[in-house]
Amino acid sequence: MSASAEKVDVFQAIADPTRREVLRLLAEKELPISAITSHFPISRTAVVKHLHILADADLVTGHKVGREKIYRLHPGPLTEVKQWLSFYEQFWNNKLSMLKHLVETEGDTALTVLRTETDQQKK
Amino acid sequence: MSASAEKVDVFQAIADPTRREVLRLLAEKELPISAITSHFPISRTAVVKHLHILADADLVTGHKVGREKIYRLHPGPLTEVKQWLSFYEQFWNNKLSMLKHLVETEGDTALTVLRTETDQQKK
DNA sequence: TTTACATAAAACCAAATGGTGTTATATCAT
DNA sequence: ATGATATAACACCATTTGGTTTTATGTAAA
Repeated sequence: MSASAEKVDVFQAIADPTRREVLRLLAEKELPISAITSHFPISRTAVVKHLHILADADLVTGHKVGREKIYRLHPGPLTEVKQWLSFYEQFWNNKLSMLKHLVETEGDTALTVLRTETDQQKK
Repeated sequence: MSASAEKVDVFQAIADPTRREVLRLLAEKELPISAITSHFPISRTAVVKHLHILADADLVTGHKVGREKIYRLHPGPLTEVKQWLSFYEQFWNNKLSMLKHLVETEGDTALTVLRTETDQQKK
């Protein structure tokens, strides 16, 4: 985990449920480590490690005020996830683009897929 | 990794770069395991493990055709990620909502944050 | 019916992950 | 100065992860 030059992948950073919960907390307002820790059943040391990972992914920033270290949400890197997701949106936005995609690439299975989707809707 | 009832979290499933690349490949067209493997420098066994994780997250489905097992993209669960992301979009869509958020929660730091953002833009 | 092909299943391994407890250092309040 | 508070820095640990190799099984083709 080390200092602050480790460069953690944002996808990896948000993979852990505890870290996602930390982000949600910091979305409400910035908080010192101890306040964050109080929301979890794990040790402060463990929370600090999660914070370091989030900081290495540039999803949070921390600044010291007196003896406290205050962490704040820095959501910028989440745009990378959004961009990644946007590529897959064509597959669920409507069945027409799904059909178009299938016809273009694997035409012979398009009907099978469409039938499956229809059955799921009926259920 | 086991059979098929393990229920893997979609955030965890997409955390691995290899698995994201598998999804991208399957977005083009469905493929048998051997064809997927040929795109990676790792063994077929390793690819199969990634496929099992993706299948446990319901992001791909596999069906046998003769002696081949064909995998197909099943992007539905990605909506969960999209939903999760939508909560954070308010923070980067425009500075006004960012400022609004800060004023509502931690008013005294809003100016500092805005100044930081402006500096980054200048660079 | 051999032979080759494609996948499946299992045993094993090193490194990363998520957690712990202990010890040290800086700051605030008395 | 003293004691309490908040974080930092380590050392350590069990489990998971991402990979390997080996062995077995089913299917296609000669």
